[in-house]
Amino acid sequence: MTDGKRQLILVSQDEGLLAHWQRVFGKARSRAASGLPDLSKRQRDADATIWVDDSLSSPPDWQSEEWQSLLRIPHVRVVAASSNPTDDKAIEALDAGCAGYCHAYADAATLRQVEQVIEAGQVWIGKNLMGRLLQGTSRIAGAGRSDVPDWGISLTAREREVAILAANGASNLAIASDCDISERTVKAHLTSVFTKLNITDRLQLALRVHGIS
Amino acid sequence: MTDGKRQLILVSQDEGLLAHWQRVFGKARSRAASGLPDLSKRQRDADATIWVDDSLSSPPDWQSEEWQSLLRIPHVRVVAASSNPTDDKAIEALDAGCAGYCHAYADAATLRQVEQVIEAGQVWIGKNLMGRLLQGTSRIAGAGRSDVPDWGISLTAREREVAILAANGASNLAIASDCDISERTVKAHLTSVFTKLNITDRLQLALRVHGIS
DNA sequence: CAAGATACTGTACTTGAGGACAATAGTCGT
DNA sequence: ACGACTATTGTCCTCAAGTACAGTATCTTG
Repeated sequence: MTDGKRQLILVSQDEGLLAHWQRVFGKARSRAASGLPDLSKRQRDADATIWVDDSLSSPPDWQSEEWQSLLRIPHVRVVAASSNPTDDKAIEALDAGCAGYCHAYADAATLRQVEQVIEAGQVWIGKNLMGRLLQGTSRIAGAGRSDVPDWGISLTAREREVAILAANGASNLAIASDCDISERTVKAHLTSVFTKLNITDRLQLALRVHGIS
Repeated sequence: MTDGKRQLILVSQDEGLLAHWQRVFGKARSRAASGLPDLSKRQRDADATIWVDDSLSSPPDWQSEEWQSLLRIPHVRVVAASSNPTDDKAIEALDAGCAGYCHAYADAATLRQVEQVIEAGQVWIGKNLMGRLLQGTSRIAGAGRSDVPDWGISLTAREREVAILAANGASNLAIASDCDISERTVKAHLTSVFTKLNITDRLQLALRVHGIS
């Protein structure tokens, strides 16, 4: 994760910004482009992180098929950056599938850190935005404050643990390695969970755990 | 931002976890503690990043005055980490003021990256959680939308129909009788759905359809 | 009309999931 | 010390799910 094998593509019409970014990332790794069409053909195959200027003049339409088709490619990651960032623009960009949103003219250290985080397959989010996002969900998620969710009152701690993993799509084997127990034990716990919750399979469990129907 | 001047304090009762963390961060910079009280007096003055085990057994009550008073100190940053992280716990922790939330047993590279991001005064957020958070706000911000949900844009009407039934726990046979087609056809539709959505089974489908992770 | 997308169905194969049956070991309260 | 509960693991078995490989029929569109 330390130093990037990923190709960096810098998309902006602002010469100054391109220069800034190239100073930060080095000319060797990065490649400037003035627009999306320039790169869509050539670059789709390689691992690439695309830095996009999301400033006022030419705001990219993230929902357009043009961008969406790019954002869907697993090994291509898009970072939106604006010289005057707002929470709303950030949410739009992240919601569309961008891996990060930051100030376009952030200092070199920060930009490099953003790059590293993105490269590691994570998401970059600024401090301010976090507060905004939490407001949205705390009402939804943090509503039920209890220590143990209602669906899990009859379960043991271990059963609950396994149940949560299963409900999130983990296979028995994955759960086993995650909990450092044998697959057989995972099955035992799940069987117990199913019996207690009076359900038959992990899909039902997922629906229950996530509070659906 | 490169290498930490900040003191690291590792709080857990899990010996294995403490060992893991100390391997990652080095014994020199870090200091293990089994609980909050141990450190609250001595450590309040220095710049410190406190890593807290947020696993099932002993979940810290972030809202307690004990933690809140710590979280309010500007130069003290708290990272919550769990060996079985959930979005809900993450939201609670971040909402309370933690600077990050991650998997306790994440690999060394990731943990170090988290540390760096936190040290730079930013917030660490996992990939999964991002989706969850965005859901919360997009409902508030971009409420008005089309009749076809985002997960189903690439699907045909029939595929969407079958997908919804499957995502709600119906078996292939049940779907077949419900749609008055053969079980084989249901399988065909689902295979197509899985391919288009780039997933492998109906549990993943359920998570997608119901907007989870 | 030819091409392409959609809907539908069949046989055959592989595999993860879950149940049946059974056993060992640690903890906890009476 | 003795049940009750929990955690753990094993083998054997069955079956729904999902994939691979085909094939037919309808409808739309250039």
